[in-house]
Amino acid sequence: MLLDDRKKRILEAIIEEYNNTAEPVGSTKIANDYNLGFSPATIRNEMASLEELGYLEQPHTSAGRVPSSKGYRLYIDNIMKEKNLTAKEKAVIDEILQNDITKIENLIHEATNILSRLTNYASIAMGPEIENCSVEEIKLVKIGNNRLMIVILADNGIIKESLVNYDGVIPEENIEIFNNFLNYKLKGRNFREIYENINSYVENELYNISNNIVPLMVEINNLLVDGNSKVYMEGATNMLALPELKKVDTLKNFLNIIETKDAIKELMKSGYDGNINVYIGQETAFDDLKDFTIITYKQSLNDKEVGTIGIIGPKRMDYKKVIPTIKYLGEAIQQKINQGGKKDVRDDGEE
Amino acid sequence: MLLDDRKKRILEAIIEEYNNTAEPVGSTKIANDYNLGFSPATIRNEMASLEELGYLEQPHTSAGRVPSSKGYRLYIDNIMKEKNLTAKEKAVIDEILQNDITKIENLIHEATNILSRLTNYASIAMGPEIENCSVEEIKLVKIGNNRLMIVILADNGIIKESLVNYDGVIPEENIEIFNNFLNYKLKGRNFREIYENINSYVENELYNISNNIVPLMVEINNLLVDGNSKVYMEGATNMLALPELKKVDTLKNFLNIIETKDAIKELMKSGYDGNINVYIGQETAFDDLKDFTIITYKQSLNDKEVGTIGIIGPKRMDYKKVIPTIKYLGEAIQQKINQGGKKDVRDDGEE
DNA sequence: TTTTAGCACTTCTTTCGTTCGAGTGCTAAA
DNA sequence: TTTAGCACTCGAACGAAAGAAGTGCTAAAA
Repeated sequence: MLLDDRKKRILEAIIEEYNNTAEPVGSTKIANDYNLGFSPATIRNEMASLEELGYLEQPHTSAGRVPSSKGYRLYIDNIMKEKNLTAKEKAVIDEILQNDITKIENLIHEATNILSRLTNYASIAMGPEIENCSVEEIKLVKIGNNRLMIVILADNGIIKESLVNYDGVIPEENIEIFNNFLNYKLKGRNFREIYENINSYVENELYNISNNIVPLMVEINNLLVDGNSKVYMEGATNMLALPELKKVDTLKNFLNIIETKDAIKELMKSGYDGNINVYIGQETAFDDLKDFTIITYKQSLNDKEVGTIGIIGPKRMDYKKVIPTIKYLGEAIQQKINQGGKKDVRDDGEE
Repeated sequence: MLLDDRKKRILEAIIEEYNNTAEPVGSTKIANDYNLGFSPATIRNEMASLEELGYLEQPHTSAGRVPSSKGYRLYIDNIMKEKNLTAKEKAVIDEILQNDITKIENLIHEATNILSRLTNYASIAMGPEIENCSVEEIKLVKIGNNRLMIVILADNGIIKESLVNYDGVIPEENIEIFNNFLNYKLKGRNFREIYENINSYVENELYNISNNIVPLMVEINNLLVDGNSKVYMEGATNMLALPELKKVDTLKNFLNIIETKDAIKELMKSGYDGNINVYIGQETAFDDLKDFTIITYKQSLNDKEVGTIGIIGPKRMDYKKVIPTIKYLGEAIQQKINQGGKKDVRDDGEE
């Protein structure tokens, strides 16, 4: 259903006014400050009509109007003009990403940091689901005399590493044997597949060399599922300053959201790669989220998901600024991921 | 200045009552519920006296009394009996720590997780200051075809690792040369010393082999200071439910504390190793902390600090439970650290 | 001498009615 | 079709009054 131009302009004015004040917006305010060329009475009529259509809401009879989720949706899709970042803002982001961050997880973690500072909302990030990871290479490295570092490189560029302690000194030959064995057994396999069949991979063959293989395999298994689609959040306390959280109910909802993170996880899993996904209030099925908006950006490498970044903020958000910000950051990070993950010509068959 | 027994018992009762209710405590309540064998009038006299001595405070004339920082201090040092953890509670902690966590940082990070869940306050942790780390071993590992992982093992057991991307394929010989060179130059040196003199370590000699050594050294330098005495915090939102944070001022102070973390950092640096350190409200010079208590436990390995764990909560805290909890966890973690730092005796896996 | 009952006093909290202001919807005129 | 005018609604702000909690002091009891 399309709105005529006048209604759109009024809706836009209301949303912008509401963004600034967080108070219900009255007809006179719009008539005076947004010179649309109509009297308060006319605007009043239009507002009544916009409410009828579901784009506005009224807290009580004698109050002004507040944009509904549907109103914001229309605003985002049809009305607002995105405000590109200034050269300066871009420079800030670029500068931060300049520090050679090569591990995808660190990159994504850094993103939450940037996002919460840039938007002043809570930023969220999620690592890849293990279904999306397969072993590309596994490496054992002797650290000191009695520790082994396990490094697993996944085909989507994710790197996981961990340590195991050993009893006594580890003979170099054993490391190489283990190394070869592990690569032979695990290379190319999906993380989840390995996790579920770990026992079948270690058979008698290896026990003979050393039963130290057991704690090693246990740790590898931990490593595979470690942080599986775990949600990180930063800057949640930014949110506390928001007027919307003055209402006890809304605050409780928010605390609920960040405590369980289920809703966030689910939304982050859905959505399209390499694109902004915006979920406004009741657009999701989660009741706790009814006063909040979640915006996400999925990162991938060679068509494999590696993680998702985003923010959670109040529905009342400066979308025309926030969306381009996340877009820019998402793309910048995507570029860094691609850079680090570029597979160029393999030279020798080392392994 | 010692208090007579009756005053102590009254102070104890007041503190315990206040812990439960978060409301100023009146004489009648104490007389009725804590059968000390005195009438409200007598208790009233004693309360006036305890206030005179600085152990209690009165919000206003017609209100009950509230324990002061000095009151809590006396309570902790002289009055309360620590309540040991139940076997069950210990089992929970042991169980969580059972998962072979070998990296000290992960261990400390895991501790914050446990602490915030166990205490329902905000838990804090700080990594080691780089002054306390010296290079024990440095290792370069080729990952895939064009990435190098740098692993640095410090003498206090801290392990840091990072990745650098390379243009083109890295010849194996170069890695070995770099490796030897780095160990030769850096082994035994203090992190800070290296950080400040990095340029003098890389001279012409290495450029000739490959100028790829430059990004490598840059990354090593980043790695050395990465997370230097950085404060981690978890469960800050637990605190929001507290009645003390209903007061806007107190909330602001708290937000200030977690935003800057300066006060926390300073307190965590002071204090004794392997021991509980308790800082109650005005006992610190930080005005923002006047309504909060910070409890810390410093971890070390071979007399070298490796980090500090702790909590921040309201002054009104169930000290006789919280203190043993942190103590137990601190000691458990210390044990794991010592274990990892020496040799882990482990015969074989169970599964 | 110590303890306690009794009571006047202080201060905060709650409640309730009133006023005030913001903003609406409707009607009738422009 | 737009707008001025106006009665109406409802929450917010204010202030007075009542009520609750708890004190400190005095004088009697133990």
